Amino acid sequence: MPELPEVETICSGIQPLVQQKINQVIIRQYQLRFKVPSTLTTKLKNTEIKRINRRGKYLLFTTSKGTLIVHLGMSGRLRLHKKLQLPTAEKHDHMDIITDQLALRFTDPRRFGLVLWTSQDPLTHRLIESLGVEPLDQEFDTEYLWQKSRHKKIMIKPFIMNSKIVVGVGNIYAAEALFTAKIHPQTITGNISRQQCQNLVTAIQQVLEKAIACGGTTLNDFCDSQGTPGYFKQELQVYGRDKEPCLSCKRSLKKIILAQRSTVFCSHCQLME
DNA sequence: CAAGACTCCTGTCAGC
DNA sequence: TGCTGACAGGAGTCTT
Repeated sequence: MPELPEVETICSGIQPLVQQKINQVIIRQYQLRFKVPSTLTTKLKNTEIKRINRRGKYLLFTTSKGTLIVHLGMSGRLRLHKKLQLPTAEKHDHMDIITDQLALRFTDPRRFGLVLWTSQDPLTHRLIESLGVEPLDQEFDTEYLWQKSRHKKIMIKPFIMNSKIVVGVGNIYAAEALFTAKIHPQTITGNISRQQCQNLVTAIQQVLEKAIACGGTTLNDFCDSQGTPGYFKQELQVYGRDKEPCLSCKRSLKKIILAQRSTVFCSHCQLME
């Protein structure tokens, strides 16, 4: 499941498409998170990709006519192939974007991803404009989190997963960061101390940077035909380790459900205040 | 307005 | 072995 580090990695990996002209677009499945615009093929054809960048977990492909917005959702993948080596499309290969020499294939079994088009500045698109700060930007600091957290009555874990506050902190990294910062996931956000804000900011950045350094690999990386587990998986302290010993105190980790998300933590090391 | 529930979808895996 | 059902999860949208 692509989290921010993986999207970042993908974004770097597909840069060879920049300055390439799109010759052909094939859409096989329009029913994604939102319906793929029926005019997309026409819009993209014969345009040059000027820039590919990331905002949160959204990938933005800027062309001369507008911007293609792609989100990978849960199970989405983007693979870059040499045009002549593009494999025959399989069941969940929903879109191909083909240039002179390259082919970008979007695959998404669970179809939580999205492919949209905007002719406006993409940063003003309704899905993008309301996004919070980038976790690795300077803007995301103790003061920011402190201000945003005041008077909030929700629990800290769903709070840091809220993309209107800070983007890119998914379920895995939220659990990991809270463990690192020694904060109980059920702590009421408004009760978090300034020191805890600082610890949490540091922990989030540390966890994300480490994951990026691992190539953004997370779980079940089925890119790897060997079935080798993702590199970062070995770094996980709590996520997916329900009932296993805490790596710090050896006590058994607990799992609870918060905001419909499984949450593993150490009730001894992670305190409410 | 804020908080929480619901929803989309399919692969995987536990249990019978 | 095969079937059934639970589960996982990003994030927009609906409900309270």
